[in-house]
Amino acid sequence: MISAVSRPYHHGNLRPALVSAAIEEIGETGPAAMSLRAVARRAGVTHAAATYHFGDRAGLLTAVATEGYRLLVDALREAQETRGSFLEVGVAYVRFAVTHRAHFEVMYRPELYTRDDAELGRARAAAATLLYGTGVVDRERLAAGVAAWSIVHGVATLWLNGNLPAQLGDDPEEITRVVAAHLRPPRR
Amino acid sequence: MISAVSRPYHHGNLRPALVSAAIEEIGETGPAAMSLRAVARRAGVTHAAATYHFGDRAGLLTAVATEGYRLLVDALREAQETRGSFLEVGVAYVRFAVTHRAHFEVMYRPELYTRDDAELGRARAAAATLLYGTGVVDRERLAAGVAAWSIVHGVATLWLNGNLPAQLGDDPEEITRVVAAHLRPPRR
DNA sequence: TGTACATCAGTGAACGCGCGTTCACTGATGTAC
DNA sequence: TGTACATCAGTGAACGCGCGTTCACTGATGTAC
Repeated sequence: MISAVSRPYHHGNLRPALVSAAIEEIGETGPAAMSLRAVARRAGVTHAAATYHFGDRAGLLTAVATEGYRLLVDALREAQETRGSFLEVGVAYVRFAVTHRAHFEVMYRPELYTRDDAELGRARAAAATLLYGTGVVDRERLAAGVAAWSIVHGVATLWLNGNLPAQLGDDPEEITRVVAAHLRPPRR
Repeated sequence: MISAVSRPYHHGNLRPALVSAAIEEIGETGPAAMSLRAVARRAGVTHAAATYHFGDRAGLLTAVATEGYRLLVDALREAQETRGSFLEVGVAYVRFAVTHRAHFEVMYRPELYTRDDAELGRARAAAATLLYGTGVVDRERLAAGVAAWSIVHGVATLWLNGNLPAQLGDDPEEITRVVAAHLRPPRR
């Protein structure tokens, strides 16, 4: 008989629970200050359990980055299908960065995780295809894709660290529309 | 009589020497992992001496960021005067990021230093003026400036963390020219 | 030119803390027969 | 339906390390008279 208070010895779903706890922790302290011990504490589990599942800090952050790339792919795909507009895909990128700040910050700090993880590589490649197309031969077309990515990535990171001028307002999506309007429209 | 080996008790120029040591240290370990003790060790001085000059880690990083903004202002001003072209100012921005990576990384991680330091604020404001103009009333014009800043900032950060597609080559300045060409030219 | 004294710049030792890593262990679950 | 055993999932204690902070101190420099 198990009372409502007693915790089962096995968590049952600890791996994803630790990833979620890491996201929360990073949201409060930033990715650099995240420790395995703090994450385990938050998940209500011994820190050795976190080591068991991820090996080390870099392993946990790799899982966070992988999840981040998957969520980004979902968000971009959704924008592409329901909005259709080139601009709105960029807006979705910025929205992702703002609403999934912890994921986003980890994704673009590759020194924090294991770059050559296989699963991560697949998720990253899928995102790259959506962002500027893969296997594009035409250098001009590639540059156009990278230009679009760069401008929304710039807006996202400058917004996140509070560097955009206040006169632009406080709605990052609207700012993205106004700013990205200065891109040359892509050739069709 | 002071032998060539013996060190004088007073360094004579420790403050700037510590800032330089911090730059070197950050270049090797990244800004998040930099510690006062490691920097002091590198400068050949007790760690308590670093505390004496900067108070704490954030104080030292504030000095690094301030120096960074000043160097950026110099670089942008120089490009504006000798090249004159709008595009080449953007290229200078990216060149600064690549050649002063440690400064650049600290500057855009405000959670690492003291945001409201007076000297830092002045240096930052000077950079802002060059990047998108301050006190600009015309919202469109401001957006154009921010668009240019965003695209070169995006290129710089994506380049620094190895996220740009390899097909674009390995010269960040040339990539900037190709990519930034997709901006609408500014109104004169 | 000398001397007393204040201030500045840096030392060295001590402290307590949170961290990652390791390891023998135990409780729970799944599988073979 | 039962039982033995392997494997999986997590515990708890111990370790050594580098860190930031504090503090009494000392050596060097500047200034007043």
